[in-house]
Amino acid sequence: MTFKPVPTNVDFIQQEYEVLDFWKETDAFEKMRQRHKGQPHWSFIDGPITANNPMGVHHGWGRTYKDLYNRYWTMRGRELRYQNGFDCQGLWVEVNVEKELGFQSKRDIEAYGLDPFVRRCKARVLKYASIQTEQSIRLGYWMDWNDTDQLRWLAQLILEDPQRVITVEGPEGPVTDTVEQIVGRLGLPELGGSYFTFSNENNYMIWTFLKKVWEKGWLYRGVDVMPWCPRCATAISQHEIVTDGYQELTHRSVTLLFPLRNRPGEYLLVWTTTPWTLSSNVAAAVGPEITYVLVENQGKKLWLSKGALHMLQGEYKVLEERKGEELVGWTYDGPFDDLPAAQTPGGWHPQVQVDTGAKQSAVEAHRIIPWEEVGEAEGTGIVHIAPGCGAEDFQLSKEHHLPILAPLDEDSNFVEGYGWLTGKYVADVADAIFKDLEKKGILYKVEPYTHRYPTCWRCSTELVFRLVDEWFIDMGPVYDKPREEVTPEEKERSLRYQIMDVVDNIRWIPEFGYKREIDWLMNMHDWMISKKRYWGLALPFWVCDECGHYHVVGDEHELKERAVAGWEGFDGHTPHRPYVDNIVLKCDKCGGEMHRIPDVGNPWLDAGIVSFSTLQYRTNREYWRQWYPADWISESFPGQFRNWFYSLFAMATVIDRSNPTKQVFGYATLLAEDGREMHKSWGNAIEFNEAADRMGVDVMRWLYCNHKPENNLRFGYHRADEVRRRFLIPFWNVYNFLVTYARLDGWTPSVPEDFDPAHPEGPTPAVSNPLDRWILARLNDVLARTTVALENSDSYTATLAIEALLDDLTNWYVRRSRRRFWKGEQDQDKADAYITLYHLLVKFIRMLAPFTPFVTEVMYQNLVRGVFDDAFESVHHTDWPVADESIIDQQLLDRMALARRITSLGLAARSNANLRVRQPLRKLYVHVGEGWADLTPELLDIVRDELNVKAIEFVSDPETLVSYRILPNNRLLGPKFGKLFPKVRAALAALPPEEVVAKVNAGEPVVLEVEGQTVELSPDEILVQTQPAEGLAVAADKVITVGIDTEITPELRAEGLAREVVRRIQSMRKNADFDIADHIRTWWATEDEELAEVMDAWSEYIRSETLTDELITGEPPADAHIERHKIDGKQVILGVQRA
RNA sequence: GGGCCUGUAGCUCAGUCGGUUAGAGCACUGUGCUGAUAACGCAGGGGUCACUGGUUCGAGUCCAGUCAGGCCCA
Repeated sequence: MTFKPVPTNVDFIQQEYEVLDFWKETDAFEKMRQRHKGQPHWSFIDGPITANNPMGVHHGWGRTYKDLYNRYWTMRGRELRYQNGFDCQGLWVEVNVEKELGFQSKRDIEAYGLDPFVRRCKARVLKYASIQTEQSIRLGYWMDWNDTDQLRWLAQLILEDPQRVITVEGPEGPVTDTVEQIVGRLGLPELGGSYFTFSNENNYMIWTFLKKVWEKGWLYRGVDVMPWCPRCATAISQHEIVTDGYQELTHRSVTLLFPLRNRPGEYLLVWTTTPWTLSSNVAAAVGPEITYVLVENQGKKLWLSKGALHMLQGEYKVLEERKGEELVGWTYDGPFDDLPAAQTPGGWHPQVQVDTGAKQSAVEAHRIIPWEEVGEAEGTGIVHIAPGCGAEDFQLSKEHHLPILAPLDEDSNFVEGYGWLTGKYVADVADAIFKDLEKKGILYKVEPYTHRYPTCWRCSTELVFRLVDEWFIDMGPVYDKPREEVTPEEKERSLRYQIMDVVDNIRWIPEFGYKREIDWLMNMHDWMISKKRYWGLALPFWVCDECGHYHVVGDEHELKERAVAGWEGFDGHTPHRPYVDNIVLKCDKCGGEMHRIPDVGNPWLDAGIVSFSTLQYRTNREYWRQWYPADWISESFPGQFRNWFYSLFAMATVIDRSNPTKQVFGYATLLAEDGREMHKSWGNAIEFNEAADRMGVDVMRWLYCNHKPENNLRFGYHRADEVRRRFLIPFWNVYNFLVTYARLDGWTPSVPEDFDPAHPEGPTPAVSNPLDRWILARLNDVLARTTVALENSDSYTATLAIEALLDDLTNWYVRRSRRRFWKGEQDQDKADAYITLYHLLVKFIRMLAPFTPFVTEVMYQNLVRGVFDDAFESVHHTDWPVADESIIDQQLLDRMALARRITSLGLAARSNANLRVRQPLRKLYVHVGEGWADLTPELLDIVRDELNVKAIEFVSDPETLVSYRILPNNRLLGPKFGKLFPKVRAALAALPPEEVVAKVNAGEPVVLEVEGQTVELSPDEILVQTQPAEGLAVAADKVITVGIDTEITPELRAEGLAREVVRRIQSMRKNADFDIADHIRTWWATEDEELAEVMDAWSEYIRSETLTDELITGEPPADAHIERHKIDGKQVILGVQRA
């Protein structure tokens, strides 16, 4: 059996598709998984990807890491779960389904019906789960993927006939259930495949979590003023708004007057960017430490802060100056005191129950209050306070017992009690308000104002701040002292400190992740977990219609037990709206009817629970213990500190007070090649499918791996081209080289009796050629380092080491060994070369397999499976190669490095002297500094051949070659002399270098006079460097100097010409499209005497180099391949023809 | 305003324990080699290591501050 030929023009992308077919046909993933059953576990828990759109290339980045380390640990002999996750519930899916259906608001959804709407959400998730699954498979990501046709089928059935009973094949046999329930059981053990966060198990596990939170006393129903999306008609939590929300927007800000009641004729000057909130003004705040001034301006007396004078229009005169605290308590008339809302005692908030203890109306309450946060950077230094329209305002209302006016309903229209504003949409009232203020004579000015303003992270609608009634998890107090001083009792009361303790047990890669997470936890607000929407976790909170008491249901069993009505309206459905809303419970307190709150849950609950739900915490605790905590999880850092990582840790802390993972591996943000974020509208976005089919996924994967994960990654085709050129093509060429010559020689590896398919290359071959031993040492050295790097999730270091190895392999080993492969005789050295390169490549391929699974599979199929009957079917079934430390000969590595260095300098010297390498030269002089490795005769041969010189001479007294440079050994002498060191240095520099060198070489100390003292320096405290002496044909670095003898004798000149002829004939062979092994006839004709002599004298050499059987003098026949050449100005006609 | 990260060649990035002349790849220029050819080698030009101060015999590296960019939180 021989190797299959390697196509010259390989289509890597086509080849990847062939490999995908091969894996599918041979069920390669499943066989790999079976091989590792029962081995020690390596637990990876996947962070769920939102199944709402096709994958982006940034997902490809994260998934490359996940696949790389999964494959690595698999090869290391671990059993893994290989379960991908899909995030399914929440507003992002709803918004897209609304778009599909052309809906404008929540009312449209209600009219359409919750049941069909929810089913459409499920269908959308199933559709995109199947698309993302196909894309992940294309990436080469080996997971326990679902049958995507089945997912599409379920998506269709859930729309058409959710109650139809179907049977699907699971890992342990067929499962029969309704379509709705099969969908609700996806990812569970009986069905296998990816987990879906809409599964029954995920939802009920969250119920269990929430019940535990409730039992600990950390669940509460709260009132707060929060960002609210008018279109989605829901509050936006802190998790959602912080990054994705803010946009640079221009609004019209207004400056207006509040007439003071106790100081007639004087006004407060107030500024706001949200005019609609003036409708609900209750108070005005000043900074108690800030200085305020009364000015006469435009015929009015105005109060504002001294630092804000610049915003006055026209001339002004300062009349009075007071500190802010002196203004506190002054009363004023508000701008909308004519409205019923402002005149209602206790405030006006018809949609939300809240009690601040205020009995007054807003009109009665208008006064100046102190507030430390007031600044002078913008505005007038006097802040208008509307407790129903701002989060901080709301906090102040609690402190000062101010009444609250909440002007907006769920759709952000003004509620009753607002007179002419009632029924108007919040974004449409600015003009009317300005007019109204003007009419009232209290408008000062209106100006455009640009600021970062929060918008909805899903639909980009500008948010408003609205008084809401939501459910929260209490994060506990922040104690004003270092963490280590927090007592156990205090910790018991504060979830945030408990989470921090959990986070302490996690290894963060990169390390700064730890600090970021702790910072988030210290600043984290209470977690708002409710959302007034339709598609998502049904929060299991049942509230009594009569007394308001509420109960948290912990799972489906408790639900059934406690249900007093409505069970038949729920039975058979997944725990989603609308069916779960049918259930009625009986109130423990008063016996009244309890109904579920309509809210659904925050989607990070869905993702955070997976370390319990997917590991069968409720149903198979033993299994959970085996896989929890995860060894490793990974997501992109930005955002996930407050999202998935946070929810994962918070939920594990509540349920088990343990860390759900041992390590967190994070990476930064993917940018377009131009350094900006990818945006379709900017034309710099790249679709995953397009990238995969244009650059190839092996290239894409290597690009991802060859990057420091904490840095943002610039992604694009130029970089991909570079990776292909620098890495993939050279790698392929080495493989091509081996196969080409092995086929010519009919060489294949012999099959050993103890062939081990897990390590098909076998033990390191016993070879003697230093090149072979060197490259084997390099391979195992890099393998050892790669092993350590991958253990530490450091693919970047691994790829750097591997690329250096590839360079050594292509630019030195193969280059230097080429002749060993094409020489005619079949001797031991040739056999060794084959054995070495074959062994090396197979081991190399297996080391690369987790990085670039496709190209390595192709090579493995040819090199291994095509030869060994007992070989595993796929390279991905083999074990991680073991570095053979015994072959790592450090002295050989050093010597070869020196040989390469000398060669490089020799080439530089030739280049300086303008002497091309084909021209043989007599001698190379080399001087190497003391203590550096010397070269063995074999290595000298290599250098001599590479530099095309007849001899190499080491010079120990290289006056002609170099001059010396004497340097103190700072590392030793710095600490020894301290402040005196600069003078020692100067004294040493003043000595003649030759003298110092002589002493150092003789091992004698150098004596110096420094500031009257005698100082002795031992030879090891002095460094001797060389620099090239004057002259062109010399080159040097710090320890090596080389020089070449530039004299070209007639003999050397003749040999140079012969080599030139050989090169021309070689290129003619190629031009004539001869096979590499074809023997030929060669004709030559020239009128130049010198060249003719060379052709005669060197004919034997020319014939053997060019596989010429007959070297014929005279004009070539017309059917030969003929070229006219000019060699060193000499005309020659050459012809070649297959023999 | 607070926390974290980053700032090194035209571009993308390395730079170990603080040590003498700060590197690579790309791009550019020159040149060489060639059965790796969708290449490759060698050389060259290109640097205020963001800035200021400090510690030290010695700072790209450690410390403090400033500036700029990014992320997170107010």
